[in-house]
Amino acid sequence: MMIDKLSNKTHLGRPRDEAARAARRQQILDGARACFVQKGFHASSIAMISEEADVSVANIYQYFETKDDLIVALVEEEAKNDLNVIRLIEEASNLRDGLKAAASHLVGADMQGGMQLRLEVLAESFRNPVVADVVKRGDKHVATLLAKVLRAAQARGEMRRDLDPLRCASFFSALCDGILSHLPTSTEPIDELAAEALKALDTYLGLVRPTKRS
Amino acid sequence: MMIDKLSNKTHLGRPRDEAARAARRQQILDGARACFVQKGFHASSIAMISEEADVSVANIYQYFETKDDLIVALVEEEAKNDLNVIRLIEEASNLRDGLKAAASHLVGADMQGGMQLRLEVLAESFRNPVVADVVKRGDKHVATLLAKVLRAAQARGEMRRDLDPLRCASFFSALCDGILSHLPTSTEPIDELAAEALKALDTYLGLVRPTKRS
Amino acid sequence: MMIDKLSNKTHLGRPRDEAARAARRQQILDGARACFVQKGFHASSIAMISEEADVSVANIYQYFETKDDLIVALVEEEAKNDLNVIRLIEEASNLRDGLKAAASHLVGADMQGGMQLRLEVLAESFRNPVVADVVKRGDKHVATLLAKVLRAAQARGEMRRDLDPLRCASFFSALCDGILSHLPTSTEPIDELAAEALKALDTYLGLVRPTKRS
Amino acid sequence: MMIDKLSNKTHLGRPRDEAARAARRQQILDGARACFVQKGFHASSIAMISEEADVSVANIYQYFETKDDLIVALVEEEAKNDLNVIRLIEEASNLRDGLKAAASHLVGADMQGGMQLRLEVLAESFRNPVVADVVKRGDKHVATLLAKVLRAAQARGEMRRDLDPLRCASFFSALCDGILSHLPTSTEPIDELAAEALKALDTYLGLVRPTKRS
DNA sequence: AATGAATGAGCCTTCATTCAT
DNA sequence: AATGAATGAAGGCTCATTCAT
Repeated sequence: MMIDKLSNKTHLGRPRDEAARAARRQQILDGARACFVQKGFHASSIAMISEEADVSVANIYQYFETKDDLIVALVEEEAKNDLNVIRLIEEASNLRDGLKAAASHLVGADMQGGMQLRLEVLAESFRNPVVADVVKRGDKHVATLLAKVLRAAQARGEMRRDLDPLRCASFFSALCDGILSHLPTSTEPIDELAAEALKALDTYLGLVRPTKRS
Repeated sequence: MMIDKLSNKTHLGRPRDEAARAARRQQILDGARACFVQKGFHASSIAMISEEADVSVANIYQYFETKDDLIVALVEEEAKNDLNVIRLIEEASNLRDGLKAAASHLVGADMQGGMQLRLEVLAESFRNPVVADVVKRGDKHVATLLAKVLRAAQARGEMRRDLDPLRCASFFSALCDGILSHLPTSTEPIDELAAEALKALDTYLGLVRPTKRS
Repeated sequence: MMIDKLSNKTHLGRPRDEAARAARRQQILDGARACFVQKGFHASSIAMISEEADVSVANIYQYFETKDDLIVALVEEEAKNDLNVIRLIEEASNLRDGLKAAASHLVGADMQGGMQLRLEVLAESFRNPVVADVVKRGDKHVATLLAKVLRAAQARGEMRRDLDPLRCASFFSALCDGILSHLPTSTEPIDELAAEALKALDTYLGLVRPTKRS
Repeated sequence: MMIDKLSNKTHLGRPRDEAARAARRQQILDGARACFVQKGFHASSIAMISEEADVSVANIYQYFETKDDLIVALVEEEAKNDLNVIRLIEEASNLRDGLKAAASHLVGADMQGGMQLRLEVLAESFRNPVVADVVKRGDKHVATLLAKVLRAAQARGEMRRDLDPLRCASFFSALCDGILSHLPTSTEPIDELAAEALKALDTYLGLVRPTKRS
């Protein structure tokens, strides 16, 4: 539709600078994220976002039709971030080290904002079906990728073969969210909680200790 | 502080009808919960709550000084609900069955609202330190109780002895929140996710199958 | 519904002062009229009205749910004003003098605002069916009353008997609106236009000159 | 002034493509009319007009300095449309048939939009003196033309000679506006109202039935 | 000449809260 | 204790308009 519009009008007038547009869009999204992390979706006003993003209020509405659209766009973007964790696991020499690396990455201090936002998103998916859908799609993608890694580990004999990789992946994702969601309230230090989770995964997945040879 | 206020305005020391007051308070809290479950904290207005609770707006302010106070009060109340789950585990004949019962209770359809609210609370605790504190205290209480149950299971030889019960309890709580938080977005059916979690706990806790003999 | 609400709650708390409410409502309507006369419906903002009525913006919304409701309420009120003209005709000793009196009343300087508003209302009825309905009802009422007067005049032999009184009444109403709508643009002085209209009505209705005897 | 502006920015004296400019201007005016008919002047936004006219918002401002100017321009254009009615009267074989033809033309279904706009214009002329002036001029022109026709009718003996043609013309115009303004609210069918008006004009103007002989 | 991009001011409405009864 | 009445501030969004291209 957007392309049609361009090709229709035989291109009179000022041409659209798509790069600049994308940059602006990102600028707004970044401001929005900053606000949403601090205050959540519904306590962040468009005015606040406009200030944080250093953009006029009206300008935001040239990039996002409504505040809800802005939220959805951010949720969509957020989904992509999760892929990094998968890569960490993937790139490790074995599954066990991969999970360990993932754990310490997720627990890293800079993740606090990320998790704050993630929680906001999960809470929102309980009421906003559009958001739920986006999250669903994103999570499915992540789970699929992780499942592939798990399957490989199974093939290499690093992991029990009687477990369904996709289901394990989903479980892993839930486990991460669960632990991180307790960040500000847990009495146990969060990294020890993560360690405990790793222990559980060890036995659950039947992970083998990487021997000297491998 | 609240007592001071009362004694200022009334005959000093005169006992108010505390029962009626408590009932009203509860009525308001119930209305608030209904709203918060549907819309979250910040998208629920006092007017909406007053309607849901069938109480005038102004009346709410005679029981809660600000909206934030109302939120905190609700969070406090919510903490107590979690104790039911512990009781389920406690009352089972063995830990394994207890966990199973807890799982199927948490996954029960009527829990959806509860989890919606729980997520809202967790998200809020990222920003509101007062809320965080209340949750912390509540979770600690729950964890302590669960730890006691676990310790008993250890004593009965149903569970590995080299695990720290309190840490296990915290981990269990996080695990529950993690799985339930995926309720509206999980591609895997939530009960299968729970089943997977039980499997993990089985191996992790070293739970023994309750044979006829043992 | 409003009555139900009152009778339901066994009247706790502050009782509703209906008189004060009606006064406030009128105060708002008066402010609204002043604005609408000056700027029309859609160029008058609620803020302007609140200022003109010396009332806070939010307070207006305790008396009218939306701006459109306020408009409709004003249109409804306006319908009642037209009845005065009918009374003038009715109270005259004969139809001819009555019409003359009506004409000079309508042309009176203080009518300018009234007609300005009337035009706004007519314009609005082209788009807003609710407004159209209210106007229809109001105009019908006026026409019915005027028709009765005309019928009496027919009975007294002051007016042609072969004319349908109701249709004449509607025609008269249209005629008035037509002439008054030209108030700010007519090159002919408005009272001479009115005189011309009276002449036309004279011949059309077959009005008899009031003889010395009657 | 407009010419000055052009000559500033372009080669002095260079003739712009006036035809194209006029076409664009008309395109905008047509879009504006469509909007104004639907929503009125003040509820129609430049954005809406630009969409309706299939023109960019900014482009509108190269043809009309402000929205008010656009309104005035449209009012000016609208004045010309009324001339068609005069022609109908003029071209009829006698005044009576001419008026009948005019009536049925005005009542025609496609006139609804026209009257909607006319009302908007009349309402606006109560507040905007510039608009009032334009309407005045336009109406005067129409009245003058109609007066000429009436004078001819008087000369032909079809109409009373003691009536001032110009005043009759103004009266006729008001009558038309009055009846049409009741289009959406009249309980009487509008064509019967028009018939009644014709009857009145018959007696008022002393129109003779066109017999075979005369 | 025409379009894209941008904005301050303003729109209607609702907010959390207070005061009077 | 409980309700009705009131309000300043803020909410999301759109406005008419300007500037850059």
